[in-house]
Amino acid sequence: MLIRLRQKIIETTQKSLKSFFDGQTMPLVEVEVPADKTHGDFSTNIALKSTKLLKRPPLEVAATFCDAIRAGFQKAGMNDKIAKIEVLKPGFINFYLSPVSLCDILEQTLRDKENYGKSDFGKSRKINIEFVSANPTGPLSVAHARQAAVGDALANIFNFIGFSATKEYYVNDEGNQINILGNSVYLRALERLGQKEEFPEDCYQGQYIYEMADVYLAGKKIKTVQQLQALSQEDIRQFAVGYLMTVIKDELKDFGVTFDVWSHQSKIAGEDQIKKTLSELQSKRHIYEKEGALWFNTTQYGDDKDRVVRKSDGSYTYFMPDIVYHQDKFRRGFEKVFNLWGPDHHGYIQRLSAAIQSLGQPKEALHVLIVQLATLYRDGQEIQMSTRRGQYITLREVIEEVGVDAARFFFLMRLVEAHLDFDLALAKKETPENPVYYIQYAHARTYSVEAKAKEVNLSAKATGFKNLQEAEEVDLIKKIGHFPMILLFCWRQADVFALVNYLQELAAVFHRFYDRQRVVDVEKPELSAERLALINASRIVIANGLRLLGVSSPQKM
RNA sequence: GUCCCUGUAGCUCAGUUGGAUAGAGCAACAGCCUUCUAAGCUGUGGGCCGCACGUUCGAUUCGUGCCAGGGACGCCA
Repeated sequence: MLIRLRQKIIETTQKSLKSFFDGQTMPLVEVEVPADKTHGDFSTNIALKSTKLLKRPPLEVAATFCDAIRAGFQKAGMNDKIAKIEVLKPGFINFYLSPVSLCDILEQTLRDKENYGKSDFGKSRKINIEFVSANPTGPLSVAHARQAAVGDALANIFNFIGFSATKEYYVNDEGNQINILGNSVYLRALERLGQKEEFPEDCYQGQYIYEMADVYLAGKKIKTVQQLQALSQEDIRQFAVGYLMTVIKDELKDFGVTFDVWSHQSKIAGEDQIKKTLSELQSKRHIYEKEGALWFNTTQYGDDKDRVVRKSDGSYTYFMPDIVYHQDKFRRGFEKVFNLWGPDHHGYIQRLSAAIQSLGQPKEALHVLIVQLATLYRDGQEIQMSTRRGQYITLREVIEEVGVDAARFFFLMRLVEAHLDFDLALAKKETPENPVYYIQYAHARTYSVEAKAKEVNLSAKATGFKNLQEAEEVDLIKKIGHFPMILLFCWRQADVFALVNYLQELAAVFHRFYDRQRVVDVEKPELSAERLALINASRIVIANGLRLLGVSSPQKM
């Protein structure tokens, strides 16, 4: 509702002021929501931006503009939606919502319910979000956990505002890492059968390798070293990948994260496809030979140096199948592709960007989000981690320690590219220090009010609100009205942080309302009915927001 | 050495793409439950927005240069 109104304000303002700029190009009319509510509900800086062009002081321009805008709004029949337009200090023109607009917000929220905030903004455009994509060489770590929380929430939001978002996991089931994995399991299996070999430094050291070896031996009914040696390395590799992918899928599922597509390197970027893409690049003159290797001239697209795609020994670098994989994504019809990577892949962005551009995609078609690491703390003490030694906190441990809700919320509490401190002890605490509960508590409170109202036979209205004029009520309605705009902002920022922040603010406004205004009052049934509607609307927005984040909305706490 | 990110209250961080008196949570202090859940609410204190120039009506935001911290830079994946 506010999105449309804002658009209308922009258009009408533009039309009203056109005559002042005869011939010259008018600056773009921007209408934003001021941070300070004493500056109105919407605000434009058009007068400030025009002072230079019109060669008159800002306040004078603003006053003239303001008159013209008032006349324009009258003509457009917007006076019932906007109660007041005024000029403030340096030259801002501020718009104030009318009671009719506030009523509209509430009615729409109550009407749309779980669809409130939903829009067709994305026009069903196909986008892809690839995240986690951890190599199947061990359980997921906290780094993956944050990516999972972010990727899932982003996809939820994008789908809600009308995109057709596909959540995708790329399984690296080939290459060196997988060979090492296979070898690790093989060596542990030998050890179990009594033949202890030296276990190389670069093999996976974790305890889970033993468990896999046991499962493998039992599954194949292997009793002797000879029987084990008769089986191929390929067989053990396939087992290991399959086993760990099941582990990973289970972990993600318990975290509330599911994927639409699981892509496998072995299927998408096999020898044939690689050759095809390579020759396509060659025909476009992106590939040259030097010192026996094949190089991609990625510098042409801004990379620091050219990159090898095929080594002098004839094998491919990791880059090559990745090119094929991304070509495959675009062939499947995605207009925009998001990749969530850890900070260690930062240097890889330019390279991949060059690759997709060389294959005919615009630069903006690939959006890499670097998801910064989370440092875990327990009571203020940093928890040291080492992936190599297999000493790290897994996703599973985090879930078990603090629960899914707190974990997902904490991972989203900072900008994606900002470093995150995650105190496990704090996330577990049921105290005001913990922001998850603050929001969930607001949601639970709406149910207790409703229950109380039921006891005295009071119920909510659905339309025609006239009595909600207290400051706490007006603030809450406006906050509710902002929800759809916040979701669009998340898209623009490619981040979910704005929604997290918004829900905390909404909860704060709700708690203040709850504290200062009594809802259920048998002496004032009409007012109670309207306030109950406001309670319902608050619940709808909190629930919708938390659902998009993947956090539950308890009815009781 | 080259490139990228970060630098805002005691701590952890926001700051709506250049706007109005720079905000929130935590921590500290002082208050509020015979009334819908006190996991809540109210109030107080706390700032060289790393530093210096520049761009303009206007800079925490953009540019350049320094300072400090972190990270990435392989015919690895």
